[in-house]
Amino acid sequence: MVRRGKAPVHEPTTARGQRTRQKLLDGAEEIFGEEGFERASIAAITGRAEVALGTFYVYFPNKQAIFSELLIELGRALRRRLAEATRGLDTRLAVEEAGCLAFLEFVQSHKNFYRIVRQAEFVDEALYRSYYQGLAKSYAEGLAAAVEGDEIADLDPETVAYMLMGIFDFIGMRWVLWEGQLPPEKLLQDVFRFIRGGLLRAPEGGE
Amino acid sequence: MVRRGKAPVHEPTTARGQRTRQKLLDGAEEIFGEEGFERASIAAITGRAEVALGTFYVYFPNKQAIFSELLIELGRALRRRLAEATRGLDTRLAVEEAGCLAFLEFVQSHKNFYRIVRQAEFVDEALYRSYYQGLAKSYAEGLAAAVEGDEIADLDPETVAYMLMGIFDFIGMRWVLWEGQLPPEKLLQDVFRFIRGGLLRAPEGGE
DNA sequence: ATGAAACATGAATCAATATTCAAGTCAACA
DNA sequence: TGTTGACTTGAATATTGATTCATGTTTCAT
Repeated sequence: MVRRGKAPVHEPTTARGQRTRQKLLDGAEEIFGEEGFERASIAAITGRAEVALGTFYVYFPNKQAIFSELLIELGRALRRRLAEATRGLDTRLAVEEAGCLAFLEFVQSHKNFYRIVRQAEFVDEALYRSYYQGLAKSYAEGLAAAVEGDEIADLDPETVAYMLMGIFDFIGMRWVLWEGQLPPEKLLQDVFRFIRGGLLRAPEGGE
Repeated sequence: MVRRGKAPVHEPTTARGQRTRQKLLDGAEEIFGEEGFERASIAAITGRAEVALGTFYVYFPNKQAIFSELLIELGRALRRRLAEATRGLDTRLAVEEAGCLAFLEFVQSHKNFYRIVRQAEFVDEALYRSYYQGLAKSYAEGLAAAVEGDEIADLDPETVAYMLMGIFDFIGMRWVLWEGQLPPEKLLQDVFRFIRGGLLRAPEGGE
């Protein structure tokens, strides 16, 4: 059987290859963050990674592939960080507060995070959704347990998960992304107070 | 003085021109929503608008200009709708609930709304920020008045504004954008309960 | 009715860049 | 040390699409 052009490798086997691949991922994170997916050129990515243009296609079949991998990795890293930051805490409110702070700090150390996640809506919509759905799912599980234990009000856990993600997302945008810093302590306390009020048994009637 | 090429018009003076320009804006809203800014071609926009390619440049100097104008118009339309939906309501919580619903309905009738706003971060960052800053400002004014009147808890109004925008944004994404429908009544009530709890005087201490 | 201004047209220009590929270089092991 | 597979290189290809422009067509004030 005639082999028309060797199948591209895409997975490095040697340490050198590993290193090069990682340099490409790092470069891509920066360039995608700075320019956005469409305006980021492969040449810019390989330039940042200090490898030749053609090297890119040794490790990734195309531009979208490296983007998707980046999103998956960032999602994994975020979840790992959140799990770590909330492990062992015994009240749900403590989990929320630690999680919020960990999220904001994570964003601060991955400045390109927001921009990559948001670009994802246009680059790989399915992956974009599963990024949020995955976060929401594990989030909702924790909340459901807290509802079960009567620790917080009996609200739909998935809905609460999306509301909390929305809050964190926007607070992160306002402060970390726009100001380059965490929100001042005073405001962070206001965020916690708001969330506390929302999660605890809420008043039933109108105002 | 030699005039090298007439200055492009960009503002129609006749009714025909008005119509054509509007067709371009409508087509652009659809195409930008479907494809995203970068992948949206001028040819696709003029195709959707049923005018010739060159006509585009009679009314807009370039691709970014029509995008920016679209964002400004959508922002205006949203604010108008929100003002209308909340006019005359006398409690802040009633305003929040009516506003939330109006927002979700607005998004539903402008399916491309989210995608255009989010693209904006990459297309025209300054405008993107001022879109949210403008919304947050008028939002915060209303909240500040409610704090003043002791109607809601004494939280930083701007922070609350961003939190509420975040909630609405994510609930809108989850339901209107992903499911194509408003959230079921039950969940909407949970959203309102959460917000009510957050806005009313919140407990001070830990859990 | 008529000429100028406004508007409409779409082929041609021109730059950008994703992807391919043929020709090397490197590292390790036989 | 020679061979091999893994890795690297960057010029060449091929497509896409924004923008221009020279040429029509329509509108409307006179």
